[in-house]
Amino acid sequence: MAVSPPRPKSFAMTALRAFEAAARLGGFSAAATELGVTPGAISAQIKSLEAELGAPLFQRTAKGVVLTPLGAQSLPAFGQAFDQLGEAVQRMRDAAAPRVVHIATLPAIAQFWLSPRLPRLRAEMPGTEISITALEQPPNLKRTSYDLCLFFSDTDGTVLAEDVIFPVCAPALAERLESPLDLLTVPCLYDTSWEEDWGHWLSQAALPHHIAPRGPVYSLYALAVEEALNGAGVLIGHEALLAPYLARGQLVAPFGQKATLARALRLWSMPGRSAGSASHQVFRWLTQAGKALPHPA
Amino acid sequence: MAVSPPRPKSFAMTALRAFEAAARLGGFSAAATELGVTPGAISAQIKSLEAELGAPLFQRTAKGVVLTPLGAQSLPAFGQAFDQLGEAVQRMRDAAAPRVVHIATLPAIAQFWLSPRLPRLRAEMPGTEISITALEQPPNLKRTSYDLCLFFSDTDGTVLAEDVIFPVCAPALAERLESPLDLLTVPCLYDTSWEEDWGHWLSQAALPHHIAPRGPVYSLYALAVEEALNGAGVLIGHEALLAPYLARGQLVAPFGQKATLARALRLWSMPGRSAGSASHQVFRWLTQAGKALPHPA
DNA sequence: AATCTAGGGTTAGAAAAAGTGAGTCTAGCC
DNA sequence: GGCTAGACTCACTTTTTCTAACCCTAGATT
Repeated sequence: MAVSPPRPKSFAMTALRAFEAAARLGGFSAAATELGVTPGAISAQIKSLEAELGAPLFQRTAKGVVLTPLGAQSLPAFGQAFDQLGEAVQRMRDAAAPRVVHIATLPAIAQFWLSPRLPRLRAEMPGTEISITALEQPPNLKRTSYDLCLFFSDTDGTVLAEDVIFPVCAPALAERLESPLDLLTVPCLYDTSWEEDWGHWLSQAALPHHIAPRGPVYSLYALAVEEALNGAGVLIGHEALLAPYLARGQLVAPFGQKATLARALRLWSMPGRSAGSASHQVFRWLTQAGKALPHPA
Repeated sequence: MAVSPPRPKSFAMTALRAFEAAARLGGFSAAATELGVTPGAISAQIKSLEAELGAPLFQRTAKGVVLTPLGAQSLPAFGQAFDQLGEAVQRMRDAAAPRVVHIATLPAIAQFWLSPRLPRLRAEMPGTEISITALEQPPNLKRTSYDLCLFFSDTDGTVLAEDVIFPVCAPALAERLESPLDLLTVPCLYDTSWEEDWGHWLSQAALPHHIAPRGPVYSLYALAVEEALNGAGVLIGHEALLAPYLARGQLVAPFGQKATLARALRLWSMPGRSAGSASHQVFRWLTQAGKALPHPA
């Protein structure tokens, strides 16, 4: 009989993923970020899905999207299905390469907190390969292939260090600073993704908010630190990240006031990993030995 | 900090689907058939998956593939995940278009069994839209978007009719046929996908197998029927499909012997549909009223 | 009210992925 | 010893997906 198959493609996976992400996160932009594409791509995928389905899944408003009853009713099943798929992938990866641990973290944390501790970690866990990926946002562990997440967060995971912030600068520059009001006379460096830090510190130090220091912006914390070391200005420093510099005296805190933020440096993994797995071992090491400085001053 | 995202694509869906299908069906060719692509495509997908994973999932032999322990251990989780995904899609489709019923069936069944019954079905179920897709093989209902499957099968589903086969031909030609041995003197038509039918009938009619009629091959049963109606030869007929022609005398059975095959015309749906759904209603109609001929002779 | 901003939508064109098709290879089978 | 089934390779084509740069709308801001 041989009828040429009219492409019985059951359904476009990509479109389903886009729908699930958009529905779960409540917006196309958020979904685009999670999936690492542009919002336009999400929009197109969902449009094609709706066309195939013959019914809308989202109600578009100028200020975001809202799930239609159809969409809302479909979401949970897709969430579960993709969770299960992600878990299956994780398990497969784990079985294929049981001694490899993938850590996702902020670039700044990778460079200033993780990197100094890695030699000891590697020495104490020979045979385990540690791979580090720098990301701006904590990935969804259920959906991506990372074993551990190390980020500043309010809620998730185990606290490795509080986020204590205060201005820091090169010792030479510190001599010119007596009171926080002197901040108006020097450049105040800050990082784009931590723009609020100056505000937080001023608030907690009970200082007039209008000091609102302005200065060079850096898109990478490491660059800002480099500039601060060069004496180019005052940086809002995170104690957990800059402790070695402070211990060695390369950076100093010109003022006494320190602010502790609600968020903290936290480490988390996908629940349900076997206790003996390499990722679990790394988790334990980081939460215990990792808290200490690699080279106490 | 802004690190350009290094494509955090968690995993290629297509590759996972290919793996699951190949593992479940035990071969790349079978998987290719199910997914409607060529074996080469499956091979490439699985190769990329193995590369990403750093470990082989199949052990290739010249005579097919065998799952490695890693592959075998991963399969069940993927099977479940894809089942769940397929189910979610089904439910979504159902919610979006509750009055549409998709039936998958053989081209021959569609034309000779279903088509004559459709007018009455449509009349008795106004508001329900019936869509029919002709396929060579019964699709996996969990993975594709059909509501009902209507095929010849040994096991699945509810029997609508036995598969009774026997030679048929135009009345004029029948006059020249007295015994099955006369079959050697006329063209014997058959359909590629039912090549064994002549053999089955000869066996069950206790006739020497060597009569083994050879004749024109058709890739579509409808063409063979057309030719038989024109008196071009003897066709091995399926009673369930050709009943109207036999009733009207357009085709006759020149010999008495009939063979009943193990397989039967069966209808099945994905378990777990709500009893009131349109697909369930169609199922009931076909298994009850549908058994009767549309126009009893 | 005018402007700003966040979130979506649209489009053409570019890039990447997936698939095809023809030809090879190997091991078991008649 | 040829035949066949199943898998592989590689150059090429087709399809899908993505991006980039635009516009549009409604609430918030000034």
